[in-house]
Amino acid sequence: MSRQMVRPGGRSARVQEAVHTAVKELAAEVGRDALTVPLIAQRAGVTPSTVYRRWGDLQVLLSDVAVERLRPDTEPEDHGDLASDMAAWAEQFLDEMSSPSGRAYIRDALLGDPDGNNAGQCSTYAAEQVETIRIRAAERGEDAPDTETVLDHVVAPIMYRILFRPQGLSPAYARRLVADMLG
Amino acid sequence: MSRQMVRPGGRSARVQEAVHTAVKELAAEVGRDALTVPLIAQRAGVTPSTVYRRWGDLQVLLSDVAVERLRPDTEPEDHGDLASDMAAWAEQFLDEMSSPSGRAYIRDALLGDPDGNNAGQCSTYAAEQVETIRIRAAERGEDAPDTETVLDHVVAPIMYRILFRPQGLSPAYARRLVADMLG
DNA sequence: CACCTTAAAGCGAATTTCTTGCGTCTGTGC
DNA sequence: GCACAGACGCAAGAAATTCGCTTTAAGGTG
Repeated sequence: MSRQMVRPGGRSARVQEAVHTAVKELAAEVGRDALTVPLIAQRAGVTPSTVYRRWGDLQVLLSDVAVERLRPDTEPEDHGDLASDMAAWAEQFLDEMSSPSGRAYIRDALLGDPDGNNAGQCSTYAAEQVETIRIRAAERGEDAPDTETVLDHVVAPIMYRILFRPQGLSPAYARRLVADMLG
Repeated sequence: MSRQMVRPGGRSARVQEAVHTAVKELAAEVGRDALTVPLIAQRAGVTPSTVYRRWGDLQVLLSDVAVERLRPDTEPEDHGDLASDMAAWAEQFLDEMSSPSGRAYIRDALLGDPDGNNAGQCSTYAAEQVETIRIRAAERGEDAPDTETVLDHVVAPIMYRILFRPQGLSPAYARRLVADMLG
């Protein structure tokens, strides 16, 4: 997603699609750690050298796929007021991100990402979700903190703890962060 | 550092030392991306299989070395009051961590770290620095926030932005985080 | 619509890296 | 000292990555 915006409708696109699909299927079948470039290439019906040329190495490829998977698939739920929306969203965010698979995707996304584009995309996803909640709050006439403030006070602590202090994360922590920010 | 506390004075220790040194030297000479296990092993005067057996793969080894390098080498400076101490430390922390090499070390530390011990060690380093500042404040009779609070409000946002939003980090940002927390 | 240009994929050989089994050596504890 | 256990060296085999060259297909042009 981050580095091959070329010839959108052509063969390149089909190859990328096939390779990404192969990664997801094989990850489910044989496990994330058993993935290799030749294995993926075979499943995708492509030669290994194609993968090496396009992505450079396995980590970059996994990073691209991980970002796809970290894209939120639903809008934040509407609970009627800003505090509830934010608390519920933070709780769900923490829950998804701190799951074993979530943590693996985050690490993969960071891993093969020389210029930080993929990681940046993850942050953008979170910012978009927050924006949705803010707009909803504004329509109700509520006063909401900046998106940047939410990133600093809620998203950043959650991600920091997931990455650096895997112990002792609970839904209550997410709610407390939100409450502290809004209070 | 995280997985071989074996036979401290013996051959194991010498091998570990030699390999770590080789990694640092070669990283400086040929660049982080050109490192390979055989290359490192040769420089360290050991066989590649030794490295593979001890560390598993290159990423785990680089993770160990990165954690060593992320250990703070000095105590936080004393500026006479909590706010100044904290602001100066945060500024230096951001400066060191957001440099190209700092970011590379952080990523390496996270990378080859199956059980999260190395990443946890990074967090512990930061916590220790914060503790030093808090104790100093307490001796002056100042009221200081919890270490956990500092991690959430200062360290986490800085690390989040370094990892996920490499753009637009400035010393002022670190100072603002501290001011917001203490205010 | 046929032709040209060019980026990307295929292919296979050469190179490099990784894995593994087995024998040897070196600390450690008795 | 002496025996045990853990770690290393060595070497062979398997797997991966890289590289030069050829072929294919998309997109543009007359």
